[in-house]
Amino acid sequence: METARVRRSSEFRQAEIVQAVVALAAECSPADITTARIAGAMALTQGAIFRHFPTKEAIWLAVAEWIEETLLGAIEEASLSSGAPLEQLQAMFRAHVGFAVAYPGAPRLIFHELQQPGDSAVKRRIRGLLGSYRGTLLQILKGARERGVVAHEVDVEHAATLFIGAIQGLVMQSMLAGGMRGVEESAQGVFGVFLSGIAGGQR
Amino acid sequence: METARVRRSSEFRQAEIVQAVVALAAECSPADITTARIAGAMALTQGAIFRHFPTKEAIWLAVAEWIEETLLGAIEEASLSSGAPLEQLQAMFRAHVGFAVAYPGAPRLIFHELQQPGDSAVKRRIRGLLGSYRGTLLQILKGARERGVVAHEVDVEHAATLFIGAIQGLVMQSMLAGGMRGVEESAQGVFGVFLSGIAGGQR
DNA sequence: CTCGCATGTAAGTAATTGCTTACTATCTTA
DNA sequence: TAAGATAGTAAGCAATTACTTACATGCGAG
Repeated sequence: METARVRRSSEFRQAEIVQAVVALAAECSPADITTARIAGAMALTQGAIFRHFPTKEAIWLAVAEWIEETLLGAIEEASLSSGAPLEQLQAMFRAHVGFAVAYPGAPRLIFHELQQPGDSAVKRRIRGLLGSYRGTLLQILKGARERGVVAHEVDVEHAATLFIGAIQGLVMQSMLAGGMRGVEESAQGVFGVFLSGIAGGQR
Repeated sequence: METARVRRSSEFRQAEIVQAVVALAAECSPADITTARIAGAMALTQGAIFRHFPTKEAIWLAVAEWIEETLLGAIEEASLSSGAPLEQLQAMFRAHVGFAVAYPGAPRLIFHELQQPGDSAVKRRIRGLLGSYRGTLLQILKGARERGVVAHEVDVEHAATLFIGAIQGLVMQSMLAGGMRGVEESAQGVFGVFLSGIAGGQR
């Protein structure tokens, strides 16, 4: 009982494919995402996928671009929500964790691409993403240190690594628990510990 | 020009296979490790692999066991090197990072297994590993809090998550950089930031 | 109204996967 | 020294991979 065949524009299908990949990555390893599974997830045949992307690599690249736009967009929006550096950091942290909770496949995709050997276009894109992420992080941290709300002896590079690691730790914890339940609450506490690690001011 | 055929005990080959997997994981994604590549890495034919392991799953399990023994062994040894909780934590941190530097494939294997769906014997083993890791971490943190060297308002669960995340962040940074160069130095600094985040005492 | 093209399907392709098979070489030991 | 066990090889298995091809069809422009 095949369902009625639906015709959509290629642009529409491209976006749909990207979303399907992100959704599938939430439940299985990116390495196990085949074009057949993608097609199955959107009620298409496997061959139809190649009407909208020339190659599977192109799909991964489109996914990477979507992650870049969405995550960096959320981060930037969060950083603009306040003028106080520490509040900016907290908003960014919250936004990043919120993104990971909303799209649990995204961090997996990033990690999966990074550990691929060699240099692909996808990997370069992901590196660029993380580079500009780290860049805004460093900028805020440096500004905070100049204002004295972050202790001047803190190495901002190390602080940025710990900031990113804190989120990684939360993601890992959620993979252990088998779900994203309670992650946002833990995030609050973990960020608190991080914050008192870099705080200067009243000491 | 095939090299002279070498005969080794099955026990010897099993250990060799585990080491080959760990070494291969340092250079490529665990998903790309095939039995043929394993065999190639140790100058054997692919079929010979199955003389020493009944199935590929059994290989992954043996690898997980090796990681558990080696990592937990190093961690325990480090934690016994001192009686002072904060020094214990630092020794554990150093030992863990050292392990990741010596065997860069190990964290990838752990992450790869964790994001596999369902419940396999391998995944259960990895969960057990991380569980007892976190257990000793919590024990030390609680002891430190009772002695007052860790601020009493610190949530030890969150602190443990941040501790593990800090290492994850360092691993991620090294994957970005494309190598493990300089990680141990960064580790020192990152741990310093973490430490001042949980430190109580002289405030 | 109709015709061309974009979007779909179904059935291929070669390559690669984990694993098995039939057979051979080496070592131990009675 | 003959026999059995162990560890190796090469070839081939069915299943799965990304990707291609041949053919069907519905929508919009002329």
